[in-house]
Amino acid sequence: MSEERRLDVLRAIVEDYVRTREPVGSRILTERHRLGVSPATVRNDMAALEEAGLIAQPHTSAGRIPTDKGYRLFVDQLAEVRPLTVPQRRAIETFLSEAVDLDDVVARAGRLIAQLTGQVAVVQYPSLRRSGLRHLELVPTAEGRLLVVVITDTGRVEQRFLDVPVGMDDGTLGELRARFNAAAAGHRLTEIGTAFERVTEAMPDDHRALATAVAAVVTAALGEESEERIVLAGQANLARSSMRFEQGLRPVLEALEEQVVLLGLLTDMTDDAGVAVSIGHENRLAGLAETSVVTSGYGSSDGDTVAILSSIGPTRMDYPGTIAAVRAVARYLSRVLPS
Amino acid sequence: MSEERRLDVLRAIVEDYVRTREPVGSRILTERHRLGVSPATVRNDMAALEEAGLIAQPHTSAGRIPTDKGYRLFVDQLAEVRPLTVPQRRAIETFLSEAVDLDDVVARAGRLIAQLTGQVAVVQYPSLRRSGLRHLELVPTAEGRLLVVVITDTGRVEQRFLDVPVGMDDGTLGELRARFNAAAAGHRLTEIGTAFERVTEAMPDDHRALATAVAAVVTAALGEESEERIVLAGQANLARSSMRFEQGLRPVLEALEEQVVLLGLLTDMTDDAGVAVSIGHENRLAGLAETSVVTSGYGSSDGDTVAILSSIGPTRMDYPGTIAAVRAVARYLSRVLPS
DNA sequence: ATTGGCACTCGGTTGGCGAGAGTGCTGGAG
DNA sequence: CTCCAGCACTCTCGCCAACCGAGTGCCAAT
Repeated sequence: MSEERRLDVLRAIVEDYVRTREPVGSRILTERHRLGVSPATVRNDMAALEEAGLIAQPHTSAGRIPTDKGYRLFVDQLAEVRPLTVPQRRAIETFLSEAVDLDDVVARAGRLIAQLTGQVAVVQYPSLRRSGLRHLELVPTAEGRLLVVVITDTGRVEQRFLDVPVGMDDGTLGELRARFNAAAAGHRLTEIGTAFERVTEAMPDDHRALATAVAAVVTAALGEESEERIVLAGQANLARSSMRFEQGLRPVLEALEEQVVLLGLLTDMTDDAGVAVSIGHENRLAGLAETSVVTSGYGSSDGDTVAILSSIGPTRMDYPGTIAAVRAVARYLSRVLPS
Repeated sequence: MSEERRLDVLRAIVEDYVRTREPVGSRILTERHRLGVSPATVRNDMAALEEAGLIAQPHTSAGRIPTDKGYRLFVDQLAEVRPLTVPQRRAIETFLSEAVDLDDVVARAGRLIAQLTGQVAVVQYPSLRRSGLRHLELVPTAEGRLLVVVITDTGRVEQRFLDVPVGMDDGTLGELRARFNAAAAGHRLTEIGTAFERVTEAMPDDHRALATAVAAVVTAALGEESEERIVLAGQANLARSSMRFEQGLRPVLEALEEQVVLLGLLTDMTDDAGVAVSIGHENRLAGLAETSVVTSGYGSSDGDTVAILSSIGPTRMDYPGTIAAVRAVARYLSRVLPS
């Protein structure tokens, strides 16, 4: 009983099941793949694969379907990379390069992934951590309300409201703005805290409270907790006939709405190099137990990962195709993005 | 056959069907509502209501369910306003006031609507039209790439990429920024175009092209087509058992992804005063034929509508509750928002 | 105008049956 | 030792018939 033929059988099962979405039996298998052996032999191999926990049968008289473990082995050892077609690559390139701003880039990347994979796309906004501060703007809005706008040199913009004492005049504001901007010029985000401290200390007493508040808001806005913005696309794909989940759509949709937790999951599974795949129960989120997640980091062309993008679909997904799509979009995205 | 009792019957049918999600027959109706008449009489009324196209029966031996027209009459004449409870109002208030920036306000409003109504929420970002320009920032990113950031005095921030000739030095950029900002100071958006023209004309020849490009980008960014941003929330509610659509979720999810079209629909149905309801086939979008949309404008406290928020659910929805929730959130939102 | 009674319709459920697919096992051939 | 043909067994699925119950429409009586 040759080991490699057993793996051929597993590969055949995965491919057929992904395509037809029906449990695959020994007869069909020998008909559709040139395995060179009879159904009976395949049955023996199947028994061994089932023993090893790689496949299972839904009911006694049905064919086999891969388990999570089976998919894992398929992805790690059996799947052959299938690069995108030239038209596909070109479509990615032009579609991304037509974006008018950062929001649009992220949105377009999501739509691309969703359309290429026929699944749900999740795209994280580029992270702030490594950025420098480009400009700080203070805008009075309602009375007693101040809008603080932070522009980083990666092109990301954060805004925060701040409650301030009423009766604050424009002159004070202008001075504050000028001082902060001067202090921050050319500094990395990590150094801004101390630079701002010096500014607040130098302020006259009656404005120091305001200055401290602004400084606090800015550093908070650039801190970790604001790196949570993600965008979803292609949720309609969940309702396609090809995506019937045992438990229904609910747990999946709920998991997708828990953006903070979802982002945590994606962050944890993304390693620095290339595309990562998390299959079925490997996902920490119970709601994603019937799905697989394919993620890749993206970022500046020098390989730094500043954010994540991923595709989520049923465990029975086209892994090679999805991996290729995610990788390709991540690459072009890294190129288009302001470094 | 009294006319008003017939309407009582219609109201009872709507309320029962919304609650139980099952066609309601004459017997049940007399048991659960004190109509003071026998099932047989109710049957006569039902026949008349069906004749009028207000109710229908799915199959011959089933109870009646309201038609779109029936819901319409219910909403217009029969529904009693049911104000939110005090705890609910308080929850809205505190939850909205905890928002840290504009994004957060919009996101929180969406989550509120979704949670209060148990349906899908759509919230449009405040429109730019009536804003003034507060500050213009030019940020070089990659070589040959310029980021243009526009901050309006309503607290909204728009960003655009711009391809520029390489080898452009920081000094030019700084000068350009200063001139544009000076030109725009205190002007409404409609006047900025001409103000910018004067700036570009005054520029030395070798920088005029750049200046023109920047001016074009800014005016375009503030133009109509960029008012399209909306945020969805509570899509997981679509998968709840209480939302079974005949046609499945697909058309609904697809309609929600067509954000441009969706926003057009919402804009068209929102009139200046209060909450508007569009029921079933009244919706232009075919995908929303089985849903009803409840929208309200919101904006500054002086009554101007700067954006829209709405709740989308099955035609069989709790209209009074949904209307109350949408109205309440719109009101608090108008109060919290920078004017 | 209202109501009780009654015959009728029809969808949903149940149970039984047969067909088909797929398996595991066994014994024999290479 | 590997492979394979055959066979008995199991289980799902689709089909059909029968039944049940809910609800209706109509009619005659009040």
